Amino acid sequence: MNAVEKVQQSIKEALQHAVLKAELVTEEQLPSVHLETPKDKVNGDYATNIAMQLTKIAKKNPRQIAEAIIENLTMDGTMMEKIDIAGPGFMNITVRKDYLQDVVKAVLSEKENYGRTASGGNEKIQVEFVSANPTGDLHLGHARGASVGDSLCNVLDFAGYDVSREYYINDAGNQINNLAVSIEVRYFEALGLEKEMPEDGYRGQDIIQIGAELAKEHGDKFVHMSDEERFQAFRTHGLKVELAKLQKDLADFRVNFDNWFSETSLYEGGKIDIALNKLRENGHIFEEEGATWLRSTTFGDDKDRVLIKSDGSFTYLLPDIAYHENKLARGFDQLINIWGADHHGYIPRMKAAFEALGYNREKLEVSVIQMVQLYKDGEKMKMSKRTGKAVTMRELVEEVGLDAVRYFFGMRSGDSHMDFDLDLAVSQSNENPVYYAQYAHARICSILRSAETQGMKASTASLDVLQSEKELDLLKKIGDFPQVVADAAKLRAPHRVATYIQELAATFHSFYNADKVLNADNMPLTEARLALVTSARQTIANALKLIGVSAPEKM
RNA sequence: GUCUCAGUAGCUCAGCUGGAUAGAGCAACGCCCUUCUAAGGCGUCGGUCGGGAGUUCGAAUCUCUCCUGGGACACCA
Repeated sequence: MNAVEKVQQSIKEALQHAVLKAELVTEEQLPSVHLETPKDKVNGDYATNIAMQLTKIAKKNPRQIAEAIIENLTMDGTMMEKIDIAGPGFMNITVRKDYLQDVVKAVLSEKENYGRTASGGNEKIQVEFVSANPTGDLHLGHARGASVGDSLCNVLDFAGYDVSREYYINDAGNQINNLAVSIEVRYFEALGLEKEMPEDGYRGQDIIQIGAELAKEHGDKFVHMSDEERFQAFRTHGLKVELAKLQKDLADFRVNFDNWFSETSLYEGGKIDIALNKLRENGHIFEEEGATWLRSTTFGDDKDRVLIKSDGSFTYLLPDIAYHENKLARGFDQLINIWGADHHGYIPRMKAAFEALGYNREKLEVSVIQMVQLYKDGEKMKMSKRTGKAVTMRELVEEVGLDAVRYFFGMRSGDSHMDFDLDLAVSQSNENPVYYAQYAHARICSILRSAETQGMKASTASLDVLQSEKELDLLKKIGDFPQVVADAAKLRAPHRVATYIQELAATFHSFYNADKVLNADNMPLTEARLALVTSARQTIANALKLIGVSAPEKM
């Protein structure tokens, strides 16, 4: 338990004791005490609405309740300094500031692990994200999904969950056949031969490149093969190339997966039959018009779904069900899928299938990432994957810079539609929010370099000299970090970390302008402040890392 | 048409597990560099939280309804 938690815990317990001692409610009726940080500092360090919560049970007005609580409150043994009643019945609590010194010590000793907590209880949780078909370049939407998914995993890990990151490779369906055919067309074209691109062919630049490379390397070797042989060769080759590219692009995007799960492996391992049999045993399968159906309407889906088509092939859904069955078989307590908004309608049937397999649907969480709309020169950029005109993730990173892209996506909640202003992201100016946080980090590094040349060193020997308003604000903000991470993990809202970064940087910048760190005439203060800014630097770096943004030492 | 996500300051968005006068960044305007990085700070301006009704001591937050926008509604994946 960190310094901040200890303080909060002691306050909560003291308040609960007081409530019981005042005989307002019985022990069973006692609600959990909720502490919040008032927006305005004049209202103290913490506020609680416990008195208002108790109005219904205690049948008294909130101010009377608050008075009764305070009469029975023992502040000894807590960090409470002052408590008073405000407004409709809030109780504002001011705490002694010396606990904040422990924050600095904690950061300095925990270093890159500052902010880690055990709040997740080591729950085994799997996050599946991106999972784009290996048939073309990753585009803007995937970049958002990758950013949010990766940040979420980082946050979960920091908050004490046992996280596994997984990418599901759809390497078995029709789209791979289309890939093979599309490559074939481009290959023929590269050799100067005509071949018509099918309606649903892939028209991306990457496919043209693959065709050209094949022609360059192998000449017309494939032209003379049988159609089937050529098709299989291109299918295998295309998959290999596309997959390698996906892996490289994501690694370059600072996104790494623990497991790349192949759809084909489900077929090979007989896992599809396992799932199908389970559904059948549970009585949720029926045959109609030559097809095999899942009666998903039993579990709230709009209509029943085909699993095996009348031609004997599987729909996308069946292997996907088998995949999820397999995930649980691997022992995860909780599954999180991050899907694009275009798959939104798919959720009810997947959840229905989940229940049909006999699992609690709550075990599967689906986070939907809304669409990204790219703006340039104030205008919407139109894109289409089919025509190959989509802006790829790689192009975006090249143009905007990796940090800015990660920051832009990381700072926004995934369930909100998003306008990505290219000009703003590209701009190397204070208009770009990514620099604000990075600048705070670089500034501190600059102070530390300067301190070193002057032979000054951080010390925790006299932290009690940190008493100014800005110093205390900064200490408090740094102390909030572990709780911010824990909340972000619990709410699956990694963007909260980005919001926090912005606040922390602002608090630092404000401090920086008010209090000079290096002062040869006051070494105890200088040493304490060096310890303070070192803690701030570490916290900013840790937080930035969670959202995949670098913390530069110079800018 | 059905389902779903959203609608908060001029712009982009936080806040949504109900709490005090609704926040940030950018834009606009005014100050602050002989001092550790001015990509910074301080201040001003700016909001019927899409409209309406309801629940509540209390609603941006919960419920209903309407309006507007995105997305999804295959024996495609």
